[in-house]
This record gives sequence, C-alpha cells and structure tokens, in this order.
Amino acid sequence: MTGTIRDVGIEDSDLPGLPGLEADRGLVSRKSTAERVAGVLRKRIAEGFFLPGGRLSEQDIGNALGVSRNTLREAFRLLTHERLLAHELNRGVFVRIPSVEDVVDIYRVRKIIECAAVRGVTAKPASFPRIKEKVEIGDEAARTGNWKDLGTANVWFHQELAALSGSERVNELVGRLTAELRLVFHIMAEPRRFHERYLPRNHEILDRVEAGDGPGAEQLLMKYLEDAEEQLVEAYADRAEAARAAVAAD
Amino acid sequence: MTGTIRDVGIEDSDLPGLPGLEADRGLVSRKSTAERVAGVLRKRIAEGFFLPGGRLSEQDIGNALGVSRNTLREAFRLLTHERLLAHELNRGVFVRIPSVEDVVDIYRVRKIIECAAVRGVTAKPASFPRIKEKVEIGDEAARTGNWKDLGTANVWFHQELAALSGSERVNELVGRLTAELRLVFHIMAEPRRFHERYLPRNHEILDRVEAGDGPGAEQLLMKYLEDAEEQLVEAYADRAEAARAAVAAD
DNA sequence: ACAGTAGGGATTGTTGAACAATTCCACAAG
DNA sequence: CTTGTGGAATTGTTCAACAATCCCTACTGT
Repeated sequence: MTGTIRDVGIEDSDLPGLPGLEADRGLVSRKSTAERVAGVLRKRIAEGFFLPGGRLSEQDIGNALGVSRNTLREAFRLLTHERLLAHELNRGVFVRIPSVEDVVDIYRVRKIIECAAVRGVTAKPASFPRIKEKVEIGDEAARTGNWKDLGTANVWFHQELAALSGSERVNELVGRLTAELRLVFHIMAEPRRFHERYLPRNHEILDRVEAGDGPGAEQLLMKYLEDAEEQLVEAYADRAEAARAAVAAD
Repeated sequence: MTGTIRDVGIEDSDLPGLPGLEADRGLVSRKSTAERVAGVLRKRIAEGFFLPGGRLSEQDIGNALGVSRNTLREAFRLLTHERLLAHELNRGVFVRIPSVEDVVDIYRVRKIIECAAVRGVTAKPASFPRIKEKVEIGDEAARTGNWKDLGTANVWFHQELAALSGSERVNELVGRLTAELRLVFHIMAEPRRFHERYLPRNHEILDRVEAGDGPGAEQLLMKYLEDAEEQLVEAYADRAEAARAAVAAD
C-alpha cells in the first residue's frame, strides 16, 4: 500500500507498553499477489527495464511472473493510478511518457510542497542528519563518477526536504512525483550533466535549514526548482515527441 | 497532447485544418466497466449510502451491479488507492474510518495547498466568477436551510480556491482530500453547525482574492483552516473510536 | 463458569478457460 | 494513394472452481 520509498519514522502507539512494535506491522500484514506484482513492476519501471512508451503485454508478463491475467490486471490498475502506466482501452497498458505539461505541473507542485516544508523550519539551529546524509551520498557519487547514484541521491535529498512537513500524505505525494520524474529522466539521454551542477546548491540549502533559517532555505530552493524546471523543459521539449514517434515507428 | 504551454486561444496543431478538435478526445475515450463501477461506488460512498466501517461484499455488490467479481475487485483497488476503502487481506474491503491523525494530516496538506494557491493571486483586482458562484450557492443553501447543500457548496468553494494554483495534480489531490473529509463528516452527527459559522469568512476571503491581495487572503484562509481543524478534531476524537466500536459490535 | 479448541460455513484470493469486442496489420481493390 | 476487408492477436469480461483464511458455534476439559 505504501507508494513511498522511505518511511519516515516511528510513531508511538496509543497502547502503552508496546513501544515501536507497530513498526513491525509491515511484516505481519502480508500483501496480496497483485500488490507484490505491482511492486516488482514499479521497481522495473523505475530502473528503466521497461522504457517509457513500451507496452506491457498481459500474456507475456503474466507468464513471466507466473500470475494469472486477472491478478496482473489488478496490479496494472494500481500503477495506472500512480501515473506510471497509461491505460488505453482495448489497447493495453504502456509505460507513460510524461508530456512537457506534466513536467511543468510536477515542478509546480514540487515548488508548493517542498518550499512549504522548508519554510516551516523554526528559527533555531538544529541538525538534520537524514538530510545531511543524502547530500553526502550525492557528493560521494559525484566524486566516484557514479551518475546513476547521483541522480537517486538527489531525489532522496528532495524527499527528505519534503518530509520536513511531517505529513504522511506529502511524503506519498512527492514519492509519486519523483517516480514520475524518473520516467522523464529515462527519456532524456544524459542525466549526468543535469544533476551534477546542482550539488553545491544542496549544501547551501542544507546550511540554511540547519541554521534554522526556513525562509532563506525556501528562497534558495525556489530558485533551484525554477532553474531545474527551465533547464529540464528546454531539454525535454522535443525529446518527449521523439519518444512518442519512436514508439509509433516501432 | 501536442499543445504548447501557453494557453493562447488557438494553437496550431501539427496538422493544419483541425483547430481545437482534439478537445473532443475525452468524448471518444470510453471508460472500462471497472472505472464506471468505481464511479458508482465513489458516489454512493460520498453521499453516505455506504457508511464508514461498513463492509462491501464482493458477492452482494457484484450481483447488484451485474458485474463479475474480477471486475468488481478492479474497482475496489481503485477506491482503496484513493483511501476511500480499506482493504484487509482475506477479510474484504470496508469503507474507511479516517483516524484523528488522518484529519490532522488532511488539514496539514490543505493548509499547504490552498494557502499557496491564494498567495499566488497577483496584486491586481480581478473577478473570479467561479469562486463567487460557490460562495453564493452556500449563502442560498444556508438561507433555505438546506444543510447538505451547504456542506457541498463549502467543499466546492475550497476546491475552487485550490484551483487557483492552475495545477491538474493539485486539483486531483484536493478532490481526494475532500472526498476523505466527507467520510469524516458522515461519522459526525451534525454537519450543520459546523459549516454554518464559516459562511461569513468565505466572503471575506473572496473579497481579498478579488482585490488582488493574495497574502491577505492567505492569512484569513490559514486562520480559517486552523479553526476548522481544531473544532473538527475536538468533535471527532471520540466519534471515530465510537464508529469503530459500533462496527465491531455489529 | 470459562479458556481453549476443533469443526464448518462463508468470504476472499487466485487461477484457468472461454467468449465477445476491439485493435492491428497486411493485402487487395478502386 | 486512399479505401475497404479479411484474419490474427490482444484486451475486456464473465464464469466456475479450488485453496486459503476468517468467523462463529459448539464442544471439551478443568
């Protein structure tokens, strides 16, 4: 049921004497086959095994995973609802190709959500190890030239920023937005140059946050997102059409 | 699909001679049975035909609607994903009973989303007929004592405020949040007193918005939401438990 | 009286097959 | 080059069957 990649902490139960026990709830509540299948497909899509525009055949995938068509279709519904797949009646499901308008809208929401999250940081200096960790992972990835990890670290960094809002629904939302963005990056050729130049800004934002300067961090983050969006839209504009054309000519 | 970002009146398609025809694409795309079933159930849940905590039997509803269990299960997945239903493995699906934490989280997100939307109103006076319409519908409903309509008008008012952000995803999100809130109101006994007292504030917010004073409107709206949340949480705290107990004793 | 437990019926989970509806593609006809 | 026109492939949907699980009842033993 959790579309989000990371869970955000342990909440105490209202029953005393069982501290942190419900953290194991995930182990107890088994998942239905459809949800597990959806999990597998979600991961495959995220890592680019299924490329945007590609069709997911019920027969093939059903056979490959050893589940029936009905069960598989339930999984498809889940992912369609998350905007990872596009369902066309009587034609099947396809890995979604986000339009440029989608990219613009995604960033519109990110600006609202992430900026609100960092703005809420109180005026007292504090340490945020989870965020710091993500920044450092990004640094390390850049130093070793591991561009794939750099991209994911950057995604995690922003998810942690959004998590400052302390809202389960916000976490889920940004999880979906970033999953959708991954589709965009799979269509673009070179994620390397894109993420690389934003590394110093991650540090700046982290500094502001740890200094307790919420509004200052917000200002930096807004500029960050505006720049990233502009750059991304420009590079993506014709790529999306090209991807669609490539599918049509397939 | 091929449109540009600007919403200029008439944009040229790549094929000349078909101006604005792709606007009818929505009419062409039929919906699958599962989606139509989900629509029916969604409406029934919203209007309280299926009460929170109630179980939705595959057999009964499948027979009543004349669809197979498989198709019905697809519809259930959709609604579960929207947090309207809760799916318990091997036990079936139930109309969700939002917890108090859910209410708090819903308002947390509403504050972020709606406030950001009105804050973005430019400093130039303008008229917003769609919002004004919803306010007036609320007035009329209160005058004629139609409390049910008053509640829905109030919901629409806030949806229109959120729509100021111009984001498809924000609209969808707010739609889901308000659908979830409807569950809350179904558990509470008296929606009348709750909505009634907020009518004057709707006018104040509308005035600020039409005056082009985004930040002013934001301030009012924030206070509005904080008050509503506090009042709702207080009244709801034990109601939710009572509802759960009632289901258990059923 | 009461905790534990062993059935048994009902409901969900999942599968496989079947058929209708629709799309897709190649090919022929104009 | 466009316009039918087949047939193959795929999806949409239903149905029947069985396994797994839950829920309730009645029985047991203390």
